Amino acid sequence: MAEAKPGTRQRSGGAGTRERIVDAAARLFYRHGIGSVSVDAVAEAAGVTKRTLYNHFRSKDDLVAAYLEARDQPNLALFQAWFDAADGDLADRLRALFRKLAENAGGRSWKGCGYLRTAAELVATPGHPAVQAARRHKRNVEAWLSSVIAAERPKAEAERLARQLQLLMDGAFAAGLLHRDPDYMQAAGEAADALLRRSEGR
Amino acid sequence: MAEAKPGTRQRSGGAGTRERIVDAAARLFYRHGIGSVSVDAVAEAAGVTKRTLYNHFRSKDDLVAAYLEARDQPNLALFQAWFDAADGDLADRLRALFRKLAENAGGRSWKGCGYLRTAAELVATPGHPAVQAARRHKRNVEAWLSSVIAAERPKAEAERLARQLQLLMDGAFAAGLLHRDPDYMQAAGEAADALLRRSEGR
DNA sequence: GTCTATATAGAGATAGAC
DNA sequence: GTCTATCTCTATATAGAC
Repeated sequence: MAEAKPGTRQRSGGAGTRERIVDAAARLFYRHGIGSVSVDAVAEAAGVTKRTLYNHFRSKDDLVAAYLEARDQPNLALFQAWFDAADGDLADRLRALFRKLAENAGGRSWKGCGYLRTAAELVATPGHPAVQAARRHKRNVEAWLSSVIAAERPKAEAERLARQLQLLMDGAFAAGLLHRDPDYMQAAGEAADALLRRSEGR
Repeated sequence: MAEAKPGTRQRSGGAGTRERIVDAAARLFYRHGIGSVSVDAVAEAAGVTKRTLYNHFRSKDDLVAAYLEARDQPNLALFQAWFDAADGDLADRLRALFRKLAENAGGRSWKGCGYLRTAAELVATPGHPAVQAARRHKRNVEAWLSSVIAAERPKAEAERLARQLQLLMDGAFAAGLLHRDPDYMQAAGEAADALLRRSEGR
């Protein structure tokens, strides 16, 4: 599995066994980090035995990649929902996005960005499938930011601003985690606002 | 040492044994990450036995903290040297700092920011001495940035800009490492420039 | 597909001689 | 202070019964 050939069938005993495993992995890996969580712990949290887990995933590395891939679209959808629900002009709505991120960063279970943290932990293996999944996710976020900005600004400017906003976001993920302080995300929102409004006057 | 009590003496066999160990640890931990480097590997790279290493450091955790503490002042001095060597006004000189960082990020041995990466790896133990050392270093950098900006801007504005610039820097460390692309640091420099020059017009 | 039990390897840290 | 040898623990991954 994981890439079932046509003709192969996925006869999972419990429906959604794979999902349960990925969900448990996501919770534990995000909370404690990849290296600190054993496969045993994931299996126990998912309510399956280790042997079952290894029937669904070839290795822990595959499981880590599956965790990040599973979070890609939900994370993106959350950003979009926050943006869409906000009122005002483009800058106001992006400001709302950062405000939501800051609220999130204030929660007890917040531990920064799982993608950046995984990339940091796997620095010794840049080709790791989980690192590639992280790259894809960040590119998706940047492309989405670029698309919403491009609705009101020239394309080249939108791409530049999208990257700058993501740099602020990622910086706030990293610094906010280091200092355990959501004020960094707040400051990132202010900087994003300044960049957007300055750019307007050009 | 590291806070040797008065009266205590450190009769190290080879002069600078501790430094050799810390240097080897810094090289390996930065290159491969904390979890991927064993104490054996550090001892071998330093040319000492593991027993000698444990005579100088109580645990691997202590060694990691010593590595980050040892890099604090040299890193800061490097930033200052880059800034001091540049010509032009404040924005020009800060721009030069980002340009130097981008050059650095293009090198083969560049692996992002060791402080942020260590904090990401040690997310499960926020009170870890290495994490505290990382916080101190980042605060030192921000304070230094604030001081140079305050030479030409009001204090409150300088503090705000210093934090924004560091967010961009940290974001570029994280994204540049994930994508293995120094363009992110370049983009951070442009954003920093925009923030500084916008702020001027206020 | 799922279970119990285990192979195998590598880690951090220490014992005891010199 | 430094050495060799080793203890102990935990990890990933697998064997073989059902």
